[in-house]
Parts: sequence; C-alpha cells; structure tokens
Amino acid sequence: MNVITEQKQRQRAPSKRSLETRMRIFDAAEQIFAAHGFDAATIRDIAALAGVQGALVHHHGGSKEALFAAVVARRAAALSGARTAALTALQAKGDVTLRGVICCFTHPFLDRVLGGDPGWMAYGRLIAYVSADDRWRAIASQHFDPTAKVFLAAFAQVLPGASQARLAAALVYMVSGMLSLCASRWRIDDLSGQGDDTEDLVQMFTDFSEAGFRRAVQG
Amino acid sequence: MNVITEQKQRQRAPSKRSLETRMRIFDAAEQIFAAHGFDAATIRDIAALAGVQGALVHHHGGSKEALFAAVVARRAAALSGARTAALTALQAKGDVTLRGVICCFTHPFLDRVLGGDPGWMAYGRLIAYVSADDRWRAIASQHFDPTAKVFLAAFAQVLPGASQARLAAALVYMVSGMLSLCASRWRIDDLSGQGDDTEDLVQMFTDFSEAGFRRAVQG
DNA sequence: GTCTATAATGAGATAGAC
DNA sequence: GTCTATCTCATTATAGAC
Repeated sequence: MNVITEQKQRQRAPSKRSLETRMRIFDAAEQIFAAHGFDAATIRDIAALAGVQGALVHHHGGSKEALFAAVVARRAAALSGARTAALTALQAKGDVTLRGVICCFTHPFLDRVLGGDPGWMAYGRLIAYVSADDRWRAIASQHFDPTAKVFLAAFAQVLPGASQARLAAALVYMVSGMLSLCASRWRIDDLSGQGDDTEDLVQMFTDFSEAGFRRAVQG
Repeated sequence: MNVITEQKQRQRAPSKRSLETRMRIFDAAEQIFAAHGFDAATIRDIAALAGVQGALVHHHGGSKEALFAAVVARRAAALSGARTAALTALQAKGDVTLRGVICCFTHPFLDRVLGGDPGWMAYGRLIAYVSADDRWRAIASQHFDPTAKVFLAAFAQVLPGASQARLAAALVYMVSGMLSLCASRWRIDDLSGQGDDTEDLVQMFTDFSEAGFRRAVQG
C-alpha cells in the first residue's frame, strides 16, 4: 500500500462544480451578512440566495462564525496586497509624501468598494461591522493590523517626531471616516438634502484626512 | 358616570416602585444592547441583569425594538439640549469660531461618554451601532438630524461659501471619528502598542477635526 | 457533493394567577 | 405591577440516503 497516496487528508481535488457552488455560497453570505449583520443574518437566507440547501452551507463554510471569518478573509488578502504594493511603488519612486501614503491606503479600498461591484460594496459594509464591534477584534487584528503597522511606519517617516499614539489615533479616525463614507452615505445625503458626487466626496475626504493627520500629530 | 375620570387611558400614576423597576430595566437594556448589539442581545439577558422576570421587560418596554428605541431616546434629549445650549451660549457671547462650534457639538458627548459613568459609556457604544446601521435610520433621523441641522447652519456661518454637501460630509466624518474614539479605543491601543491618555486623545481629535473641516470645505 | 428530514436549542411574546 | 408557566416560532447543526 502506497503511503504517498494517503498523505493528504483530502483524497481528491474539489471538482469544478464544487468550487463554483462554494463561490456562490460565499458570495451569498457576503451579501446577507452585509445587509443584516452577523446575528440577524440566517443560514437559511444565505442558502436561499445561493440557491442551495442549508446543509450545503455548513458543508462548505463550517459554522456560521467560521463562514463569516472566511468571507472577510477572502478579500482581505487582495486588499492588503494592493495597499502594500502601492506603498512599495511609491517608495521606489522616492516620492513619499503624506498625501501619497494616505492614498496608498485609502484608494485600493475606495476604488473597489465605490466602484460598483456588488461583492466589494458588500465587503465595505462588512468591514464597517468588523471594525466597529469588539467581538470581531481577532479578525480585525489578523487581517488588518499587519498592514496598518506597515503604514504607521510610513506615516512616521513623512511626519517625523510624531508619537506612535498620535499616529495610531489619526489612522483610526481616518479609517472610521473612510468606512462611513462607504457605509453611511445615506447620512450624508440626508443631511445635505441632496445627492452627492462620488468623486467629489473622495476628493474632500482625502483633503479632510490629510489636513487632520498633519495637524493632529503636532505636539 | 363622570367622563373626566376616564379621559386618560392610564388610570393611576405609576408608583415609585414601578418607576424604579422601569429604570432598572432600561439601564440593563442599555448595557446588554451596548455589549452585544441588538440581535445578539436577548430579553432574558436584560431581565437577568435587571433582576426581574422576562415578562416584566415586555410590560415596561414593549417589544424588543420599542425597548431599544426607548433606551436610545432616553438620553438623546439631554444630549441635544446640552449641545444646542452650548451653541446658543457661544453665539450670545458673539465669539463664534470653527473650533468653538466643533466643541459645542463634541464636548457634551465626549464629556459624558468618556467621563466614566457606565450608563453613558454604554450609550456611546449604542450610538455607534445606531449610526453605522441603515436599519436604525429612522431613530437616527428622529433624534440626531434636527440638532445636526442646527450645527450645519452654524458651520456655514463660520465657513462661508462651503456647499451643503461638503459641510454635511465633513460633519459625518467628524462624527464617525468621535464615535470610534469612544467605541474603538482598543484599536488605537492595539496599534500604538501602549495605553493612551484620554485628554490627549480628545485634544488631538479636536485638532484633527478642525483642520479637516477647514481644509475639506475649500473648493 | 448534494439533498431531505429532523434533532436540539433558544428566542420573543403572552395568558392568567396573585 | 409582578410572577409562573407556556406558546409559537425560527434558528443552527447534523444524520443518513443517494
């Protein structure tokens, strides 16, 4: 008996059909979690939207919590990669400014989430939930803290003399604004009494963050 | 038969004991809703914390949603009053500056929520939930929009020429930062790798907001 | 991998005694 | 006003046929 053939726990590679089903389930979970939050979302809703039976959701996603974590993780790697790549490119050009570092952090997120793709739009609301709730602290730490620390180092370079605490606080304020720009545009519309232009909002959010960052880290 | 004696639906004034029980239930609901969010919170948890039976929670609070709305409403009036009073006092002095208007909006909230009172601390997290979730849009509109519009008018005075859309967006960014300062201090601590000083955080948040506001509303 | 059927649990809400 | 007991419903998760 050949041991090699048994060394992998999974005997066969997943079929193409299986992978497609899994993606449908993850996409559906992303939409439902984003629309209702973790607790109000039900496996039944997710299964119905994916067009499968509830048992299949458990088969592919495990428990409800594991499914939630998997949905968050799925796009987190792509996002972190885009952010650090942009920062690396900026540093390679030798043209590192505060605004440049800010844009390397915000644009990979805003471009995707405001770009109209339903998956990324849902992901934006999902991240707003994750960031706001202490309960998902572990998920937030795992997926976002490493990148955040890389950017804190970059911010420290362009804003020498600023304390870690102030840089961290400014970054958190900026992120909360970025998330509210994606998840709470209805509030902006309600208060301004009119629709708004996405490009203008992004532009002024960047202005807001840059000026705030620069002012806040001063002693 | 005297019609007068029946014109009120509630025949007797609530007893002192009843009012105390009601307050205990509302306080417990405030804590549980803040700790777990609306859906993960249960009437049973609230009843247990208040030291009463579940049926009594329904008696005083009505449905779960009505109880949630009542808990939010309870402190909202006091907060709005403090904000508009501070603004009125500032205007009476004739010393209206951007930073002054910002402080009239943020300090009544931050003083209470960061002041150590458990009820107000819970309320801060609760408002973070309400502001982030489309589901509570009606509650947010009812309790916060009127005050927000008063302040938008004041911001327009100290920042003439700014569009309503930009002022509204800047206010939303500021509010989201204020809420994350209360609800997500653990993120700041995690990223900075150290504890932080509350006064310093408030100071630099105000700096951040003032500079952001001023810069963002420029064309 | 996919499905049906169901187990096991816990939820919000209410009726009615006191 | 308060409590006990219970109703009704929806949930996650799993067992086992195909």
